[in-house]
Amino acid sequence: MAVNSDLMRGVAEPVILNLLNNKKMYGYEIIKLVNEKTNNAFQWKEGTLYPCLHRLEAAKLIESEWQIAENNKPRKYYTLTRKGAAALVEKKEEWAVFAKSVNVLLSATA
Amino acid sequence: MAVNSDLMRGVAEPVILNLLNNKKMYGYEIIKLVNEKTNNAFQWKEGTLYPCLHRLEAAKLIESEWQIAENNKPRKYYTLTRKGAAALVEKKEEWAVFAKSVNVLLSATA
DNA sequence: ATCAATACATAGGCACACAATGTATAATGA
DNA sequence: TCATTATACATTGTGTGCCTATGTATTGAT
Repeated sequence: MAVNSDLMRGVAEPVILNLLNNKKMYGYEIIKLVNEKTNNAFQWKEGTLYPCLHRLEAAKLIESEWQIAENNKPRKYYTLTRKGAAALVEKKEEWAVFAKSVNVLLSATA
Repeated sequence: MAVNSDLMRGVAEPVILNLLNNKKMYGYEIIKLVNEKTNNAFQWKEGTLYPCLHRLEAAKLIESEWQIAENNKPRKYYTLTRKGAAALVEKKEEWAVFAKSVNVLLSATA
């Protein structure tokens, strides 16, 4: 089941930060992983991800570095900055508050 | 803690439908209730709610009826239509899928 | 030789949340 | 008395992020 794109607003940033908190990754890899992990509930495309990566880099929450992969293709690997790690903590907390609120409002006795 | 407005996208509709599924309500009442139930994590204003109510009514998911309240003020009460009840079920399921996906992606081992 | 997959990128459009503003009445209170 | 707050409706304009579409280029498979 693919999720309404309106809901997607605002979640790309914390998701990307969290993935990069585990290991360095490149854009295309992030797209594939996210779609797979959500069983295609998320269907990220390049037009979703790359602008978001560029925003995060401009905000100094992530950093990039070109590398030549085993398959001889150039990849731009991203890593989390210290500032990004701090932002991640905040955004996770924000998500928790948000999700809890929605769950309350969607409960039967709301 | 007030939540980033980007996250708010797309949740107003299911929330309103769910509230009206319990009882008929008027706009101002919905605003106050939502803000209170979320401890002001949500800070809905008129500019958020009324356009959304009008959209939902145009889509025939809710219906309205003017009434004069005890305090002598005219209020527009909204009720859920059968179509709205069906939409609510779908939107709740969509939220569940979405929230689960985000939780997976924000988990430590994502 | 052609197509699919990999891997980057940008441009344009759209739709929703928000801020700001407006109207009107009732109640509170200084 | 007169100002302010709360109630209750509504609209307009702006911004931002997601999506679609498109583009370039290379590698590997058929």
